[in-house]
Amino acid sequence: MTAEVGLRERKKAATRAALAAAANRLAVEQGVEHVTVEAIAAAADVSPRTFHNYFSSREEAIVASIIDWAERLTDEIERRPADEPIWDSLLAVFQGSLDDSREAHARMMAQIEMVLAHPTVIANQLAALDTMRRRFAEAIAVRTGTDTGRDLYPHLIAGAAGLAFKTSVDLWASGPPERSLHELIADGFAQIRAGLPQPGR
Amino acid sequence: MTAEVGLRERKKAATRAALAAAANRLAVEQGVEHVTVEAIAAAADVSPRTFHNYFSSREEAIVASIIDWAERLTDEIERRPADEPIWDSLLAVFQGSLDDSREAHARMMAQIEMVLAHPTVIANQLAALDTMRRRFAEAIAVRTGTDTGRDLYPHLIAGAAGLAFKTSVDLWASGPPERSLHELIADGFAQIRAGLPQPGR
DNA sequence: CAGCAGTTTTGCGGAGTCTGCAATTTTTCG
DNA sequence: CGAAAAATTGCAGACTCCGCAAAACTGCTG
Repeated sequence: MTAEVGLRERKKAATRAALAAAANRLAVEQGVEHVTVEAIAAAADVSPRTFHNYFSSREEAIVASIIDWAERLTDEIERRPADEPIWDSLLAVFQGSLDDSREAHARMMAQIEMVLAHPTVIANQLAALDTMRRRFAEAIAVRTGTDTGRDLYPHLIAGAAGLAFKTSVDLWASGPPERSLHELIADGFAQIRAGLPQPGR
Repeated sequence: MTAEVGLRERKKAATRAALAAAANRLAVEQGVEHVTVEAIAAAADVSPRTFHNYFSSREEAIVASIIDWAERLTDEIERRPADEPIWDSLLAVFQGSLDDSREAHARMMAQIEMVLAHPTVIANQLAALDTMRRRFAEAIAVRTGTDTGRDLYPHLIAGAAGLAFKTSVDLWASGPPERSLHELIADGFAQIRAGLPQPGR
């Protein structure tokens, strides 16, 4: 699959990646309001007009890397042993996507702050996460023999996993982290698997 | 609570509501691309500049009614008996918000089609649903004695309920409805309460 | 390797969004 | 009423986004 990537395709992908990377980097480093299409295009060495051939808005470019991330994670889900419970696969893949190094954390925090400070970016991030969720649902449907056009199940699983992940990240980033992100995610997954019982005590 | 609504406040609210209603109506009736700020402002009898005192984008106005809906549902949750299990409260409130009449269904479908056809509107709808989720989490935290700044629980409950709801609506709207929306939502809630077990078909 | 067909890049023009600012009008309240 | 506070409006300006058509580039074929 994804065979036959000619030079042409590769160049297009490279241009797109360069634009996305430039947009994201500029947004984090200089603040979203200072990121004009002109600046992004200049950083990626193309004309402003070309930018709009790849992305339909500044915000879309800023959050585009989320889609790549979704792609990678979906691939990983598909590569998990077929007899592994889907829930275990998801937890493993999500946790595996986290980098515990200090710099990774710093980068993550900067990223989150940048997004949270700008409603238009939040909206686009949610949209990107939503297409990610849809891909997940497809992969899960294949794995569990369900049908995304008929069953709630694959959508609920994908959504619940995404919910546990996003909720954990948000809580983790919102204050002095009392617990590690790994712990929070495991906890979130556990609560959902238990049917979200009324909290003891 | 929400006491002391002077004339001023009421007029502001009315203007906002008029703008939101006009934006949404025009979007559904004439297609999003034909809805200019000028047209919305004209329909609400204010100047285009005033529109931007209330909403920071066209899309925000189009989906603004979701926020009102969130407000109403949150109030209803708070009014449920304090000893009712939170999950029962949520199911009751969500199902109670549905209108089963034929016209309501038609309106809902038109609305959904309008949104799905326009990525920028999708993004803003998701953002609106996200602020709705946050309000829910607050109300749930109060009801269950948890802390939104410390516990995953209220966020997970609010998110899971929203997920069951949105997933049901999306599935219901995506094809010939084999099951009623009420049924789908009840099913979604039940699956989540059961911890989303692998489907034994 | 010349040439061609398909694709991508680019510039330009134009409609529209969105914001800051300052003037004007409206509302509230003593 | 008369001042203070708040909301509306017009205007100017920067920027976004898209359609269109010309120019540049790529991969292939004879």
